[in-house]
Amino acid sequence: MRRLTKDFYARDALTVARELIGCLFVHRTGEGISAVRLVETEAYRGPQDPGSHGYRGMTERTRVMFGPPGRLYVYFTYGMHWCANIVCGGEGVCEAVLLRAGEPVLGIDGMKQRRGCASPFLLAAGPARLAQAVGISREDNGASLLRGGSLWCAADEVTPRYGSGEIAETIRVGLGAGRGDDLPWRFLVPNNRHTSRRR
DNA sequence: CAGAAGATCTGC
DNA sequence: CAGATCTTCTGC
Repeated sequence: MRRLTKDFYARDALTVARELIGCLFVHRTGEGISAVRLVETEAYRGPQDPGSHGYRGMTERTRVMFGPPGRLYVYFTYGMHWCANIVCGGEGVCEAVLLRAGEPVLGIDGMKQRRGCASPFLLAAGPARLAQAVGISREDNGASLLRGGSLWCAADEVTPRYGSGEIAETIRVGLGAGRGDDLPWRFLVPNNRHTSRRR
């Protein structure tokens, strides 16, 4: 298992979002290690993206997204949910990848506990579910995914099986009209049961 | 300073 | 399908 480095994240969010599919997202806490295999991501691209929180420039909330790549941008929404993004691009560039869904791999008992839910297909199928499953919230905003931290992404021998030209690209979820809702910046593993918005 | 919308999820 | 629930931003 190979921890992804700063060079990986220091590219545009579209590339990173695509290449994160099949990678592991890992969080080590006092309770143990939790990990999901990412099966769905979305790219958000700052000033060129009306759907991005950073579209109108830096604010207190979006400060982390304008900083160096390889950090976590965590935001709160709908009065009760936390969602996790990975900051991409160069320093000063507002780009990020929203972690939308994953397949539980490690620490599944802890995920069930945190989520208050038993079905493996509802543990991390959605950005707020994923964040809750791996124990991400306010205090993780700005945390580094780079060497030494307790939070990271990794590639392993299984990762390539999720990519290799079979990744689907669709429009993003949950954006209002005119807010970049027509851009194909969502990446997912087709027919994977752990993605969000299945039907 | 007030109002509205929000990168969502759950239960009815 | 509507309610939960509160932060952030915008406009007045």
